[in-house]
Amino acid sequence: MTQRDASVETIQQEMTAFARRARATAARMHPELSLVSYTLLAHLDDQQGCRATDLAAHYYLDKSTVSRQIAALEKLGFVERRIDPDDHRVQVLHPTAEGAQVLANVTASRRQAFHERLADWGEEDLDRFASYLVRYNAAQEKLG
Amino acid sequence: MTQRDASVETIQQEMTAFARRARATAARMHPELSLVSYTLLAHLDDQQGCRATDLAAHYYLDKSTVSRQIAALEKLGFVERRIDPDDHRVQVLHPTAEGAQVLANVTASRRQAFHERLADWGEEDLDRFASYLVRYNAAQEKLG
DNA sequence: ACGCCACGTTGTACTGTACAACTAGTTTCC
DNA sequence: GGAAACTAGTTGTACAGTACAACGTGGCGT
Repeated sequence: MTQRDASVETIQQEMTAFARRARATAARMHPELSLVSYTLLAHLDDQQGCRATDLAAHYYLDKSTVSRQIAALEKLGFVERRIDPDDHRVQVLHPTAEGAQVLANVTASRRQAFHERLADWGEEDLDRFASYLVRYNAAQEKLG
Repeated sequence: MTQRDASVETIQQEMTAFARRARATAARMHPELSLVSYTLLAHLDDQQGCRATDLAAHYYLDKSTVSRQIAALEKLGFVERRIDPDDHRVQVLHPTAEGAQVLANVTASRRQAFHERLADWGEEDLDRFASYLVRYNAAQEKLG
């Protein structure tokens, strides 16, 4: 096995290990907002509102899945729907004030957890790791 | 925001994005063996057999979850149980010949997918990426 | 105006997961 | 030697997340 094969193998194993754990870790840390809900809410916040269809496309989720996730977030009072006056089929989704607040809390706590995990990393390593991940995910997106 | 903060932010986002997609991607690529089953079966293969409890501990899964996953793998004919003659509570789990074969196929195809995704990476970048992932996951393990 | 397309919801089914209660072996310790 | 405590695994139950298919409703093109 070449060095190259060994690296690829490691990357595969480690990415897989990470993926397996991510949900459970997130759930333990933030029982009030699952990883999926968090991601969707964060996207709404980031985009200053968007449609359910956009969320589905962006996250490769079925529209029914998004519909239910949003319904749950609405029930919690974290998201509100604004019917587009120009097209009554469309609902533009926005975080509520409360939703934005919860999101901010979870984001802060996630960020802190990541900072802790990465505390003893040097600047240069962090920077490189970040760019590798971006590159890797971009490639995955392209190849499916 | 410092450079350091920005890097941490990116790492967080990209790891999260990856985690969200991993299961679905795995399911699309390998309908015959889910990500979880694959992982468990691979561990059995790797360890030359182990107990259900060991799998649960290693993957932070409840023993009931492992029990059901193994039951499913057994039903598919991919795993067999051998009662430990010294302790009749214990079942040592092993991949069957067929299980090992399926595992080998999936592993090969996963490996190829990873190789494709990483095809245009240089040796040195691959190596560094791999070691960053190891380091990151090790830190996560330590801190919970 | 009719048919087609886009947006979203609802019915249904399945996977992965945890927790709690249970059964059945094993070890400890008096 | 036997009761209590422990360990391995299974089963009942519940729930989240997900997809697919069928549907309702609203807008658009010819």
